[in-house]
Amino acid sequence: MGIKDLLKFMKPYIEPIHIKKYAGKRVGIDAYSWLHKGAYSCSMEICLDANSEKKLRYLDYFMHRINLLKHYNITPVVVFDGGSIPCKAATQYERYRKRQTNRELAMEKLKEGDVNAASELFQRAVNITPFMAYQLIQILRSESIEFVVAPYEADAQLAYLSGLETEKDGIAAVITEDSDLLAYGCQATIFKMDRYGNGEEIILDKVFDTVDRRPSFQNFSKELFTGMCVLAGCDFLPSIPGIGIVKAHSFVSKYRNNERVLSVLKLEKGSQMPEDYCNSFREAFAVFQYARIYDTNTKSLKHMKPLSQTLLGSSDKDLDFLGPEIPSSIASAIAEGNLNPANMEAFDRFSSSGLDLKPLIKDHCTPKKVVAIVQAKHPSSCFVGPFSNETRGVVMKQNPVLGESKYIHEALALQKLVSSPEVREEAKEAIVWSDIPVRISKNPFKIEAKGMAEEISISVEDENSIMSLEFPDNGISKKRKHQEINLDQGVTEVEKFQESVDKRTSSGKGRGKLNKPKMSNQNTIFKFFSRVQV
DNA sequence: CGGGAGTATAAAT
DNA sequence: TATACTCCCG
Repeated sequence: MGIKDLLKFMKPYIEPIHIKKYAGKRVGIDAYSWLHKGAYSCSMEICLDANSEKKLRYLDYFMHRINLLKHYNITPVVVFDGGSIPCKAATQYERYRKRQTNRELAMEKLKEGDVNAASELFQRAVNITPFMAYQLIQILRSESIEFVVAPYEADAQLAYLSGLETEKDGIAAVITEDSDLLAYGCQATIFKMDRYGNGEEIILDKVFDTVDRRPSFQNFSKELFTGMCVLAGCDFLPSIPGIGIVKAHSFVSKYRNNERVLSVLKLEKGSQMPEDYCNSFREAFAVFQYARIYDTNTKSLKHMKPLSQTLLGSSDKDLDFLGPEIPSSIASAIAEGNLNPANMEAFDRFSSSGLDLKPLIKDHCTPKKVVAIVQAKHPSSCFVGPFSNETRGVVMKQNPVLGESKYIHEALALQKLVSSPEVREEAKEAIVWSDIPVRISKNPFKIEAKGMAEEISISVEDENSIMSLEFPDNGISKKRKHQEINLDQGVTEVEKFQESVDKRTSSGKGRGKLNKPKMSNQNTIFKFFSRVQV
């Protein structure tokens, strides 16, 4: 993930820090890295889509860390990934494939009865779905934690925020596991933060200013550093065979200009160098500098930094590799967590949520859950329409089940946890909540228009149709989209945009039945990947 | 010999 | 998933 071997290479510049260093500051969080770590503890439940509540433990994990930051008077700003950009498709497909094979292996072990081996494999098969992110978003809203869904890469959004003044929505540091942030030029990045707040930090300016240290980055600019990262191999472009981080660094140090490095490389590696490497390099390099991000102030998309003169001359279409332009109303619906960036559907409509909750409710009906169900059946009290700012954040508070935030209790327990080592063991116990409230995401029943339920169950029963489950295609989703979305005004733009998305992605194919994605068609398959990572 | 690429194994939860 | 170890190439 990220830049190959970069963290290892940067070891001499890594400083152990404690998060309290950022007391009183705003700190950005790459939501994906915590979601993924949190999913570790319940990967089997997630993969099997079990009805157990253990499945939701990743949310506890996440909020535990949020509370850790709050405990140290840090303002967390959670950033989610949005859609994927074209040049990452190869990497994403690779990861998707690995997950699938691991999942298959896991199922085998499970049949053999080897649960341990199975769960180990399931850990490598977990995928963080937009719906899982959405569940977290609902909690963040109810806890008034700031968050934003990036239009494309969260890393780009985070790096952008780290470049803003602190008073102007900026963040002082970023917590992540992804070395890409360095390539994006993020000033302060914290890796490997543990549950006590200890982590490893890299300050980019220090890297450039330090003398007498190997590897040396003296007089490196951000651009040279990014160039080195791309050469070493990143998610957007694999490296030339025989080139790794060490050689990338030595080339960039020697020639001090990315274009010059490219020419030298062409001479030296001529045969092994892919035909289009230079152009691919320039694209990847440009993404790290000019990627499209969401600007909270103008509530629209913009580039990380103003386009260079050469790029300004390009047509809109030619700039699509930075992440295609999105109309502002859509961009803000995505950013605010109301629209699933993977399929452009309203989050609280279909998604897999209905599928998750229905069996859960049927199978275990505790009194508290019944209350939740009743709530769910009365949309007026827990309904969040797409694009409706007024109702945002109110949902959970109105819900008697969710009303008293368990995360407040958690915060108290945490206070104990971090205060003195002696009470840690004791506090750890307190932190395991005995009663996990049901998290109802709006009304799972509401969407059950006639005919849909059976179509849905078809996709559930088919073991191999994971993709159609997570990324419902055409037919059903569109039907609903029209029926629901018309309730709202400002919808025309949504529909228009959706239509253009449809055209682009499904090449205007029929919209009648639930189509199975075709593995042979690359364009078709890639659009099914929402956000992927191993 | 250095570095890259591939493989093993442990860690985290 | 990340780090360590090993092999092979220039």
